[in-house]
Amino acid sequence: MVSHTEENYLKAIFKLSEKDKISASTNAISKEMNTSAASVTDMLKRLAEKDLINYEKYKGVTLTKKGNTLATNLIRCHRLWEVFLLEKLDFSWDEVHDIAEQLEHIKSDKLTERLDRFLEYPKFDPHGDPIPDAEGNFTYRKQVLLNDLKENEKGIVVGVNEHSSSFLQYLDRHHLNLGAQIKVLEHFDYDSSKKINLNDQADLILSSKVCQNLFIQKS
Amino acid sequence: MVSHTEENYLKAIFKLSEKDKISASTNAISKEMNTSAASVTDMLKRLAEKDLINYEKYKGVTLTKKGNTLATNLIRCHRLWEVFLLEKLDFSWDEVHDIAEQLEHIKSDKLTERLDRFLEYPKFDPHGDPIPDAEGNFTYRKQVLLNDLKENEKGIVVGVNEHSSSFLQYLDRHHLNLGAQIKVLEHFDYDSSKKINLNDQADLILSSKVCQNLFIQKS
DNA sequence: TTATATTTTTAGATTAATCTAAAAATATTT
DNA sequence: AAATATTTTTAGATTAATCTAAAAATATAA
Repeated sequence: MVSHTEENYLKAIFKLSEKDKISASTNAISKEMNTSAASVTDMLKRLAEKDLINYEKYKGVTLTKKGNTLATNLIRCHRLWEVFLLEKLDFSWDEVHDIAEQLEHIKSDKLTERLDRFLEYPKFDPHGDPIPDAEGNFTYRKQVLLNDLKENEKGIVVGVNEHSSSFLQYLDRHHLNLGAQIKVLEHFDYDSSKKINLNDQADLILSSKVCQNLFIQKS
Repeated sequence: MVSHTEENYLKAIFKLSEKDKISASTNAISKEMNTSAASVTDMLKRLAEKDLINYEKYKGVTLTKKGNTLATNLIRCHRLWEVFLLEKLDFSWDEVHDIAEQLEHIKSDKLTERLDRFLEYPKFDPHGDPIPDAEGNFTYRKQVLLNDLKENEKGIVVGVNEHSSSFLQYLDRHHLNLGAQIKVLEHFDYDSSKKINLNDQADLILSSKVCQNLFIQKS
């Protein structure tokens, strides 16, 4: 039996390993989880005891096969619930995360499978993040940051690199939804902002920060 | 903030008060919750501290207005999720309880409201139990136990008085679903069993135990 | 390569939720 | 009404998850 809290640690470790492609440090986990480093050390011992992580004092941790499977399943649940909340219950993409954070802990494999079927096996969540299948396989996709598009290149918005409500609300305000068509008209070296055209309609100037957080599939 | 566990105690107290129309005793709660009486006493102190129950040593407890509102909302969530699981995810009525038991604790009023709307404001759950609205009002309905029907009386199955999987599976096996039409053909004093006709088709003999656990709306 | 800074772990407490065993209060029965 | 039985509470522990402060290990820099 894996507790709610243990699951959250596994997710945090997964997230950190994914980003850094290397073992997660105690401090990094404590930052990710908003807990003290001492609490993390305690938890790492427990997770190692349960064979969910590989842990050596002072060396950082990696997930075991078992831990990785659990973490992947949590991400699967989380993202499926996000799709449900957005598509079926009409929540907006900046509201779904917090509720999915609770729903992901519901323990029932059958529920996950049925939900997946009900949603017709979505491959990506409302933020464009891939949803692993029941075997834990993620769908990958060629995507670049808007930042990496040169003048006159075109593409489709397929995901976000930052998930904060304020960023998502900013995007909504400017109709920068998933699926939006973007053409880079001009790049300004001065502040690294870009003038773009959106959906063959209005032109728009986007800051460097925005361009660094939008994933684009070139077209 | 009310914990998961505290919520379960509130539900148990609600259930007991509903049944007995009187204050719930420590022992009754411990039985309902499968915990020791000592644990219950501890918890009662905490719930009283939070103004969720009225508690006097050795006297049993009742819910306060606040406690009652919380308990009613939990029941609302539980029953709405049961409807969702059955109607949208094709679970059977003997499977929905355990999963709803987890889902009911998800904290989001907006989620409950949206779910209610998505399900088109159902008034009863898959077992025929009433679903309170957002204000906590239950829909009542005239119903009697099949046991109370006399020979030649007719009615519709509208609910169950026992929620065990084995009973629900038994009913499935005999097509005794909600909405089934029943006519009492004959009552046997010997063992209090009844011969009935189901949906104007097959005749069936039901034991006293079954007759005591089926709610019927006379027609 | 020694001194300094940072990270990680240990030690010792705290809180929620639970337990068993014993004591106290209430209820029942003769 | 006294004796017995039952229920409830208290006392004292335990476990998971957390904390702060101090000690130990590792990393960085002069």
